Amino acid sequence: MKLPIRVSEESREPLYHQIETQLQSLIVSGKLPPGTPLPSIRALASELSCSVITTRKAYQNLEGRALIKTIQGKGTFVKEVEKQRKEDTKQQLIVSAFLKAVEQADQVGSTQAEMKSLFNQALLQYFDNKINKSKGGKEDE
Amino acid sequence: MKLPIRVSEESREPLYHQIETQLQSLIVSGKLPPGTPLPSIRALASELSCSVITTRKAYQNLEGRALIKTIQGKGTFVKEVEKQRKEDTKQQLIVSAFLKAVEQADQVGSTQAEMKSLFNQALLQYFDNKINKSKGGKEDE
Amino acid sequence: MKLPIRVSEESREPLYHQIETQLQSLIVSGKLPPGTPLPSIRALASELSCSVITTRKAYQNLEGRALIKTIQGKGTFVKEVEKQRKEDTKQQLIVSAFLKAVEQADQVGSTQAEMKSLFNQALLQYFDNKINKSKGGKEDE
Amino acid sequence: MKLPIRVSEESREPLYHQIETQLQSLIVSGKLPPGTPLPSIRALASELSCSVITTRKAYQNLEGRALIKTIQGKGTFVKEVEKQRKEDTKQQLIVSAFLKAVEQADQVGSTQAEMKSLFNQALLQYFDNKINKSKGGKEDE
DNA sequence: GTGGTCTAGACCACT
DNA sequence: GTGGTCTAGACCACC
Repeated sequence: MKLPIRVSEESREPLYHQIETQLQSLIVSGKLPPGTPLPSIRALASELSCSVITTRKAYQNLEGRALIKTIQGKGTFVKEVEKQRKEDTKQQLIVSAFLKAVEQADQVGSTQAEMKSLFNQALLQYFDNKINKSKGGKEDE
Repeated sequence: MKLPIRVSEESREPLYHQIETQLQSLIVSGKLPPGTPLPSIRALASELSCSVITTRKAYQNLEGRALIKTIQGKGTFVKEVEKQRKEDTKQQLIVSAFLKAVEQADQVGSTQAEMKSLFNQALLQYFDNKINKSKGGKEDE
Repeated sequence: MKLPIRVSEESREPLYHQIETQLQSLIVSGKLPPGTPLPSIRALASELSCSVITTRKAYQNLEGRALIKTIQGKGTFVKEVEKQRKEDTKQQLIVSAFLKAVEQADQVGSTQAEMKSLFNQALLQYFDNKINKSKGGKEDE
Repeated sequence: MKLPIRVSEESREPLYHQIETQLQSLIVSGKLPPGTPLPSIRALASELSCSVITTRKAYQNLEGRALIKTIQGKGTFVKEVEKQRKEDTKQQLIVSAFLKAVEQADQVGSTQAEMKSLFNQALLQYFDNKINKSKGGKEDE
């Protein structure tokens, strides 16, 4: 199965971290249900044209956080996780993302009212953009 | 003049980048009006107990983005920037921070309604925290 | 691959700038096509017997002008640039060099006719000199 | 007398050098004939709003090259220079400016034919620009 | 191996 | 005093 993962060499974020967070999102959002087999580190590496070291690091980190499980000779699988824990992780990810953004806004002297307005603006912009992309069909390749 | 800049050695964010973004915030928020002389790279370095090279890199990057101007033998100054451009930069910084957060939320399968609710939650949390800190007097530890 | 770069310690021009402009010339002239891996900052530093910091600064400035791309852990590469943009940059470099010279000539009260004549003189002198050097074999000392 | 000297803080060229070369141009071009009194270092400094140290350095360098002469208690004057020497200096300045430009052009792989064409282009551009400026009256202040 | 950050000095050029 | 350049190391993160 081909994972919907996109990495960018341009980004300052390390490759392994891009993979890691995207996989995490897929898991806690339920898009990859427990038991789902993940591609082998070699397969994923070739798909993303990166080094196996990189994919292995991503898998290792996820395994360390008990989100996936590697079974010798069989492969790597999404681990059984309590629904509640998934919900919590999800919410925590979102809130901390928002907190970071709010902090940034506060630093440049934005008021709460402004933030609310700009947040709605960002929301609209994001989903508009998303819809347009899907309407246009595949915009990539 | 002493700048309200705080750096953390713990953070994974490079020192020079911490300085850079904080200075940028001070400038676009208008807290440092055009023409304001910034502390010399040496003074700032000793104040933050870091190397001159580090402060210099921060200043240099800001100069590259036309926010400050350094003159050999004279010092470094906040550049004259149109008020409009400052507003734009500010707003752009905030919206892009929010966009990033929204993208993250979307990736884990959050709905717009959920995002709004969690955003308000983050907002409250942030400002509550801020008020408590300032009430307590010591904002450190 | 060994780059045809020569630096002079005598020159008042900063080392990193000598490297920078020579690399730029090699890139916009097409001698280093897009994708070409540049020597690592350490390799180049040892080749030119200068500090790593110096080569890094040159690379960094070129990256800032979108001529090269550096990727953590992989190396530094000539960026994909439109042929047109390369042509433009090249021509712009030349014209601005000539403009500067013409301005200088005008300031000392030279007429257009004089300038044309002296320009041709300079042209001859330059290429004569160049040919003699290459004929002689040793172009140093 | 007010000298037609313009300095720019933005330029990477040192202030004292900007003053020095502009004065030199005025002298060898004959716009400041021998015996002309120059403004005092203090007057010039205040006119250009720079430090007296800066203007003194410019005057000292010119005196070192025997283009001006300072007489204690009387002031600074353009020195008597042989017409021939002025001509030579002038020509030398121009040719070396052109040589530098040609070298730059050669480095980016320009042919002699191209250079000639681009030189003419630069010439036209420069004088067009100059005429337009003077037609428009004072474009400054 | 690669680049990224940082230190603690140094010397020079400019104002 | 200021900034500009540079050295010769160091340690870390990434591939």
